[in-house]
Amino acid sequence: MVRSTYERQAQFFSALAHPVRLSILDILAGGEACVCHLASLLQLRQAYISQQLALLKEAGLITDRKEGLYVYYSLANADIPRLLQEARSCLARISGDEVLQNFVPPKYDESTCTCPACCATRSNP
Amino acid sequence: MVRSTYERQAQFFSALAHPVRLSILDILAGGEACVCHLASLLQLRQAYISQQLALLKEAGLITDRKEGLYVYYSLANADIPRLLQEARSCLARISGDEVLQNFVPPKYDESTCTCPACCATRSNP
DNA sequence: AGAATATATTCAATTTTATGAATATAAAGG
DNA sequence: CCTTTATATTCATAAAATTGAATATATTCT
Repeated sequence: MVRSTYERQAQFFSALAHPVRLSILDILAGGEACVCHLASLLQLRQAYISQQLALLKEAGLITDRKEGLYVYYSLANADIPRLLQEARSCLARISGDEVLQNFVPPKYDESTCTCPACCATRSNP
Repeated sequence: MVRSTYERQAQFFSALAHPVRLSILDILAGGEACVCHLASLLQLRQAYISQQLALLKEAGLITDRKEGLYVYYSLANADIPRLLQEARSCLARISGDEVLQNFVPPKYDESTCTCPACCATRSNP
C-alpha cells in the first residue's frame, strides 16, 4: 500500500519529466490556451501537442473545455506553477546554477501568434 | 537555451520518477544511510540499490561518504524533503486523494535491520 | 599476500517512452 | 450534404529506462 503510493508519486513525476510538457504547463500558468495556440508558440506540430496534452490530462495535471472547433486547456490546479518553481529552485541549489535560480518561464509574443484562434480574436477585438 | 533549461528540469523530474528512488530519498531524509542499510529496509538486492544510488548521485540529489567498507549516502540538499512533500500535496489535491494528502514516509523499524553496519553498531553501543 | 565482505559496474533482455506520419473525428459554415 | 478546419488517435519505429544476473573493485582483517 505504501508501495503503490510511491508508484503514484513516480507516475506524477513522470508526467513532469518532459521538456515539452513542462513548457506547456508554463504557458498554461498564464491562462487557458487552445491546441493551435500552444502549437504556434512552441513551434511544434499540432498532433504532437495533442499527444502531450492527452498525457498531461491523463495525469490529471490539466483539464479541457470545448468551444466550437477549439479546445481550451488549463491547469487542473493553481498550485502547479508553484510546485514547478519550487522544483526549479531546488535543482538550482543542487547544481549551483544561477541561470536556473533566476529562471522565469519565457514570455512568448502572443501578438505574433499565427494560430487561428488568436488571428480571429485580433480581427474581432 | 530556454530549451536546454527545460531539458535539465525534465531530467531532474526523471530522477524522481521512480518508486524505489523516492523511497530511498525519504529514508535519507531521516539521515545518512549505507547501501546495506537501504537494501535491508527496502528488501531489495544490494546491486539494485547501488544502481539506483548511482542514478540519484548522477542527478545531484545525493552525495556519498566512504568509511571503511561502508559507503554512507545522504541528501545533497536539505530542501529535497520539502519538495517531495509539496509534490505529494499537489498530487493529492489534483487527485482528491486523502490518503496521499496525509502521507508520511513510512517509519522503518531500524532495530530489526539486518544490515552489517547496524548489527555492528548494536553490538558496540 | 590472501580471504572475506560491502559496494560498484557491466551486460543483456525486456519493457516503456518518444516521436513522426498518416489518418480519423467532430464541429461550423456554405 | 459537403467542405473546411481544429483536434484526436492510431500505428510503426527508434530511443531510453528497467531490472536481473554475473562479475569487478576496494577495503579490512588475519
